[in-house]
Order: sequence, then structure tokens, then C-alpha cells
Amino acid sequence: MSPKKVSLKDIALKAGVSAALVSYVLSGKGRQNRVKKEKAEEIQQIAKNLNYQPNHLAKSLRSGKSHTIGLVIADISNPFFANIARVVENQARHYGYTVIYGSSDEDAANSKDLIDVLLNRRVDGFIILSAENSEQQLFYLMEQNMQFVLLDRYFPEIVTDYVSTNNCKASFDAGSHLVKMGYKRIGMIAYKSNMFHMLERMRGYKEALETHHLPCNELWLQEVLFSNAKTEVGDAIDNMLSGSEPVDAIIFSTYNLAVNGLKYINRLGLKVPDDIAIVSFGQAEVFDLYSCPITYVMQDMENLGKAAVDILVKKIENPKEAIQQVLLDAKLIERESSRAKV
Amino acid sequence: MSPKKVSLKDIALKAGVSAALVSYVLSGKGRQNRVKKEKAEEIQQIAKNLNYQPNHLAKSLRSGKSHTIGLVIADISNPFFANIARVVENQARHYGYTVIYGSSDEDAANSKDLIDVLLNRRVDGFIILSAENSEQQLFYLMEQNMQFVLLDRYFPEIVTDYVSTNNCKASFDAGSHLVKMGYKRIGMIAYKSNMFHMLERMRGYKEALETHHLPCNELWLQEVLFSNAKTEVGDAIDNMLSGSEPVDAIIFSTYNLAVNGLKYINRLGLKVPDDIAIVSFGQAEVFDLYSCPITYVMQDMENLGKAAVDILVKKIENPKEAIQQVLLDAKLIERESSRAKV
DNA sequence: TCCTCTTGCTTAATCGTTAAACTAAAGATG
DNA sequence: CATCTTTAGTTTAACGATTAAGCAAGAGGA
Repeated sequence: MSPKKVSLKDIALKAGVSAALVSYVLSGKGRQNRVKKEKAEEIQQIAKNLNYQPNHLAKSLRSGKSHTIGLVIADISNPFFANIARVVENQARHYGYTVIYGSSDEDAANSKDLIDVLLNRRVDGFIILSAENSEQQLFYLMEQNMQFVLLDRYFPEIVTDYVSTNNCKASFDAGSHLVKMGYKRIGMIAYKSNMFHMLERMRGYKEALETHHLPCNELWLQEVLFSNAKTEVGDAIDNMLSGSEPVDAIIFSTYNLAVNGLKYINRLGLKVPDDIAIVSFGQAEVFDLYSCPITYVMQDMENLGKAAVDILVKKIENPKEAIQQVLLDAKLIERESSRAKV
Repeated sequence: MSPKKVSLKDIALKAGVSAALVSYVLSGKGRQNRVKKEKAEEIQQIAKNLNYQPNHLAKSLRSGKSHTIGLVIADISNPFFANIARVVENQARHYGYTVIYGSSDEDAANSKDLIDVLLNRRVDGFIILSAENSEQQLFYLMEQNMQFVLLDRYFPEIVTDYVSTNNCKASFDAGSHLVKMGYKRIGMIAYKSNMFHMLERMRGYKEALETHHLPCNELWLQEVLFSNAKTEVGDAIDNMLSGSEPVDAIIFSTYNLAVNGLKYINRLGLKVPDDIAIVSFGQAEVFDLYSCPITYVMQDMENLGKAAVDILVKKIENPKEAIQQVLLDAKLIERESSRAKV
């Protein structure tokens, strides 16, 4: 009852030749006319008739190449990661690679387990959207000479390939845009994290304020815990609005923060942008359909994903390829939520 | 430079025993195979020291079981599918299975290619969210005695395992809810499709109108092409609002239709629910954050995904398992967008 | 002393594919 | 005619793990 599949041997038997010959023919390696044309055609015909499907496992075992990429992300159900996954999938298929993904939930231990599973499955390389405190895993991969490319998040002190967004600049642009639009008390909500991309977003924000000679109140930069974002975002907004200098604009540094933040802003009955202007990182339908279209930082997902796959495949096929570190510019999509202050 | 990995042989060499013995010990079959306790412990120690990671490819080749599930979906970047994927991933991992997914873009040819790739990779079974006109692929899989479970979409005339939502009932409930709330001219926008889940949603809608003795104008049930949804949804809404009996409520039969529809409704400057009430299938942050929270049909993603994996794994482990066809009830989440008509 | 059991391990085959090395025969060359 | 080339294959081994079967040595019993 189990699916019995056609192997090279079956074809060889039917054609009255050795399995090796069939392999040569079917892999297009007629090895400089070492196989007679008629025989080759006969073999191909038989293979077609029997609906031969090569066993990828055997191929991989033999060749040491699985043509598989491991994709480690935080959570596939988050639209940012899902979009990345889609681009990675397409680009990988373009090179004949298959993707196995796994969600780490931003947890280093999960991420470690995941990497181990994927290693056992003999992926040829990894594309990793790192979780916090997961540097050890990268060293571990390096020890084993396993290829990987970091995507979206990277560690500046670790010398490796990566593709990411210029988060500092993106954040700076977001801040500058708000300044230009006449907002004077600009806040940011970020995750409490030592991840570089998050630090960069904060840095860009601060630099924007400094550059434009705006004050920066301590209360305006709020950091919340990832694990408790839902409630802490509310508190953060309360803090920003309290005191003598309530913010008139908020930059959300991730999609999730924005979603939770906007929900809370709705609950408070605040009007965007009249009561408070908004700019957010991330992108999703929400930003189009919110009562007032949200200005957002659009990362170049398409090229982020593509570049990561391109670099990884090159590295897999030639491990001596030079290290590539790519920073792509994000684009600020200006909408109603940050229109000029009246 | 290529990642050289530790194999059973390496351990055997170091321990001065045969590879077979190492295999017995590490697979926990030392007892049965009369391996001396001290030797077993020594071998385990060496394996740990060398950081031995079994080669899954070799295991699979030998055993004929890859412990891998192929997940065929339309598009991972669509939140519905991404959520399903997440649940499937978790549940599969729980059973020690890995998921390889691929996006078909609702296209039968893509879906066929995908299935072939996954077959070559020797997945043990499939979870398939079928594309239109992809019945042939299912017969193909059946011919090969390959296990699969249909998820979300199924073909009533094909006798196989499936897990889906009771779409007719869900749609009926959505319609009845609108009736109860006082709406009299209720329309639906669906995809022009012969997929059963879509037909069921239309059937439920019609039955709701009939049951409640409401008229059903031909213009009120609009079908649009998937490939051209963006523009056709607009036309559909125009049609529904034109004529002597414009609708006062719309049921969107998928998330995508709702997103495009709501964008168009915004462009028209219509107010939800005063000008037009809305109920939608699908679920996502959008529905919370739209200017007026959207009433939606919440499918039981968690149990849909879990049940599909449960059934598939059982089938893989015992192909004679009886066929299971599961229909889960959806839940209507009532919000502002369909509040009682004034 | 001979026979059987048990213990503790090894050998060899297998999964499907591929690459290198080998062979056998025909044809070309001097 | 002897030798080299080319053609068209075959054989073998290997990738790494598993497992049925085999074997040697010692224990125990009659």
C-alpha cells in the first residue's frame, strides 16, 4: 500500500542497461557522446512512460547538497515575515532551491532548536532573521562552515553576510518628515531590545530631533517589552501624553507596536492626525484602511529577500565568495496621518 | 572548507566498534541488541563530545519516511494562509515533522509543479489548500498512494480526508445576523469560482435571504474574477448600489475582497455602517482598526490546522485509517459595522 | 565431553543516485 | 599486423544510517 516509486534501477532493467547509464542520460551528462543517441532516447522514453521522479533524498545524500535553504523567522503569521517568506520562496525556487522555514517567536532557545532541526535535514545554508541574543547560534554555524545570510536584523560586530534596511536613515527620515510637517513634540515607541536594528531606529529618531534643533523629552522615547507589548504600549502612550509636554506625533518602530498603539489611540478617542500624528514602520493593509491612511516606512521587501537568496546561493556554490553586506534604503510613504499641522 | 559532519562511522572509529553498534546505542535499541552497558555509555559520551547530528537524509532514504509534510497554499503573504501555516508548523513539529510549504497563487499549474517538487523531496504526505481546477492533482496523488488532507477547501465529489469550515452555515449566520439587525437589501461579493467553499458561501447567503423571506435582487450577488479583483470589486459595488434598490449591507466572502471593497467604499466616501453595513469573511488586524470595527466570520484556524495535521500524521503512520471529513463551525464576531439599523 | 544458550559484537545488504575506474570491441593509424 | 583511439557501455564504491543475520567466546546443563 505504501507508495512504491520508480527508481533508476527499474528503468535500467526495462532498458536492459545499467543504472549508471540511465543516470548519465537523465542527468543530461551523456558524457561527451558516451551514450548512443538511440539508447539515450529509448531510456528517456522509458523514464517518461514509467513517470520516473528522481529521489531527491538519495541525490542529496550522494552529492552532499540538498538544494534546500533554511529560513528562520520570528513568526510566519506576522505580515512582515510572511511577505519576506514569499519573496524568499520565489527567488529560491528560481535557483532550484526549496525553502524550509520555522518560526522562532523571537526566542533564542526556539531558534536554536530550529537551527538544529534544519541542520539535521542538511540544508545547504540559512537565511536568518535573528532573534535577540542569538549570536551564539551564528558562531555555532560558522564553526561548522555552514553558510548563512542575515536578513533584516544583523549584528554589526559579527563579520558575516547580511542584507538589511538602513534603519537609522529610515528613522531619521521619518522624524525629519514629521518636523517638516510642523510637529514639535515627536515621540517614538520601540521595543526594549539590544537588537541593532531597533537601536538604529532609535538613533535615527534622536538624530532627527537633534539635527532639527528640537528638544527631546525623556518621556518621548518609550521602550516596551516584546512579550508584554499589548498592555505596555498603552502605558507608553499614556506616558507620552502625560506631563506638561504631551507629544503631538508618534513614530511606531514596528508593525506590531503600531497595531496595538492604534487600537489604544482609538480607545482614547484621539483623532489622527489632528490630536496626534502617526508614522509607522512595517506595512500592511491596515495602514491603508485605518480611518486615516497611515504614513509608513516602506522597506524594500522584494529586494531584501532577493538579495539574501542571491548572496546565499552564491556562497553555497562558492564558499570563498567575498562577504557582502547590503543596506537598502527604505522609502517613506507619506499619507494623511502625518499631514502638515494646522 | 565545506561543512564536514560527524557520522556514525567517526564515532565507531573512535570507540573501536562497528558503526552498527553505534546505531543501536544511539537509537535507544542498545538494550534489545545486547550492548554492554559500559560500552553504550562510552559511545553516548563520544557522540556527545563530537556533537554528533544524525543525517536525516540518510535516515529517510533508508526508512522511506522523511517525516516531512508538504503544505500547498495559495500565498503565504495572505494573512489567512500565513496563520494556517503557523498552526500547521507548530502541530507538525509537535509530532516531529517538518513542513515544506509552497505558494500556488491559486493556479493549478503552479500547484502541480509544487506538488512534483515536494514529491521528489519525498514528503510523507500533503496538506493542501486546493486551487481551482486542481482535482486532477488529487487523483494523481491517490494513484501513488500518497497521503493528503484537504484543508479549508475541498471537493464534495472527491472521497478523501478534509478539514474545513461549514461555510454554508457561516454565510447563513452572517446573512441572518444582518437581517436581524434590520437590513433589508443585503448583497454579497464573491469570487467567480466553482470552488465548493465559495459556492457554499453563496448558498448560505441565498438561504438566509429565503429563510427570512427577504427579496433577492440579481444585482445583489456579485461575482468577481480573482485575477482582476482590485478593479472588479469596485464595479461590483457600483452595481449593487445602482438601480432602484441599492443594497444597505454587503457580505464580503473573503478577506481580499473585503480589503479591496473597503478601500473603494472609503473612496466613495460612504460611512459604515450608516450608509452601508459590512460583514466579512477572513480575519486580520484590519477589521479591528478600520474606522468602524468590522463584523467578521471567524474561522477556527487553530483547530482547522491542528485537525489537518492530526489526521495526516495518523494516515501516514497507518494508511488504513478510516477517512475523516471534519467541518468546523465558524463564529460570527459582531461589531459596529453591522450594528442595528436606525 | 558435548551440546545449547546467552552475550556482545561484526558483517553485509539496503535505500537511490552518482562518479570514477574499468572493459570490450570496433575503427583508425603507421 | 601491431598499436592507439574512440565508442559504448559496465562495475564498483560511496554517501550515512539501519537491521537482519552471522559468529565467536563463555556459561550452564546433562
